Amino acid sequence: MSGYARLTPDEEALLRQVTARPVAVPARAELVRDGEAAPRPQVLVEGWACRQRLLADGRRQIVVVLLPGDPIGFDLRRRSLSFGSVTTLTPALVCEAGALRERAASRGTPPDRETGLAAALRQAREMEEIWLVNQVVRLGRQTAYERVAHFLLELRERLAAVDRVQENRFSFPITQEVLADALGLSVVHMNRTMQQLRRDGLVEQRATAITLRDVPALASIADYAGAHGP
Amino acid sequence: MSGYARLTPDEEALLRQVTARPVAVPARAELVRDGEAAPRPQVLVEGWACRQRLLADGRRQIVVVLLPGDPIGFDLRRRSLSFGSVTTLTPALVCEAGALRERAASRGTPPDRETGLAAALRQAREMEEIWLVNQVVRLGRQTAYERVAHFLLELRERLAAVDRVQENRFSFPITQEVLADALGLSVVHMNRTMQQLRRDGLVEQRATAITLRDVPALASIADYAGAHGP
DNA sequence: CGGCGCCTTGACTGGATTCAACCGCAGTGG
DNA sequence: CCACTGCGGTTGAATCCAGTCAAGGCGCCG
Repeated sequence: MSGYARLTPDEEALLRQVTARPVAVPARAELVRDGEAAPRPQVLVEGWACRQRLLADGRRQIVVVLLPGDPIGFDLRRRSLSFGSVTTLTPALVCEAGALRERAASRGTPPDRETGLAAALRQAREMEEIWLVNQVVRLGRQTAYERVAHFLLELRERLAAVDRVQENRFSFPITQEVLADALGLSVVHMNRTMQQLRRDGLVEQRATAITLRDVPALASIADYAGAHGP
Repeated sequence: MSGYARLTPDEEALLRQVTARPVAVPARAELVRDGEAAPRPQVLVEGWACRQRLLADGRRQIVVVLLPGDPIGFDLRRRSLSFGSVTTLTPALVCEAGALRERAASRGTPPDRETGLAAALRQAREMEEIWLVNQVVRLGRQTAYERVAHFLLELRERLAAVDRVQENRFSFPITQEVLADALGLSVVHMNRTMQQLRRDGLVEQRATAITLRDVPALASIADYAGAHGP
């Protein structure tokens, strides 16, 4: 799951053990309350979730989408700051993972040589920061069409990293309403934008799966430079 | 500067020593190149800077604004990911701060008891993440008017933390073009929105300083809940 | 004076939201 | 069995917030 760093055999064993007995959680379940100072560390094993924030009048903004393999709530927060609540978008499988954090923190002689788990968690944080930056650029400076293209490419790359993409086709279990809340659009405009992408032959959607039919074209539209630099 | 955690006397001495001889840097200077894996750790002592990303066609999005006291480039990145480049927005004073990072990393017995400096840097990262989340919500779900109000309140709070606000008045040395690139607006619309805020008696601008004349009203417009929770 | 950076203004355009309605489908219960 | 309901997707029309284009003003400085 957290394939971000080389783990020692016993770290891998611990990871396997921790994720062996996942708990089923329905859609729209809150995994971390907003502002919680000491959330329970968890790993999302199956299903999609998100970090989101609500405005007083009901508007919702999804800050990042969380996919299978992503760690949740590993950072202890000093004060109770509003990082947004973590909520499932689909039915999901989740694991309690306090043991991972403890193991990551122990073992270190001085921190100059950190454990594999600590490195993996650090890397996971880094990736989440990248997704946040991507999100800011999408929302701030891209059109609806570009935003969707960019977001789909990011999803493809992240899902490919956990081996859930086959020939640019992957499961896509969220409604257009959720997509709209992620990309800062209205549902209606989200719908029209998806239709445009389909009409242009760039994506194909069937049931709960999506296929990116022309990744280079999408990348050019979205000005997308994958995670591996320029 | 990094008043985020209690420092030991010698940590404070080191901090003072490191920030004693700042280097002057002109506006529009690049402090960290985009994608740089091992940036030089620095502290912004005076002036404003930002993390930004450019699109291929020249559009610019400012991801976060950096203010006096903020650390820059302290995180070692594994791969060369695009976090955006760090660039000064005004003439600035900057300090090389590698010594701080080394000191923060050493000294730890096991990491269960981290140094004051390490705690401060961790806290600084947390705050930056909050600002990112705020930015996403502003760009995704708020109108121009709300965005500006929200952003000004965030600036006030951050500047107050480093004692640069007097009676809701603080230095505001950036152009409307920069503001526009931060808030995802065009310069023209930025201008009109500022005018509206002035006409409504919410802010007052003279030269390079700004006064928030009605913080509660601004907070209500922007749905702003300061850093200290609800 | 002339040029430049920044702010300002007006007119026009357009991307996106809103409101409202309709459709197809799956689940559900009388 | 089938009306009823709810959800998600789809459409059209009207509206509006924000972008674009273009021009002018003002202060500063060489």
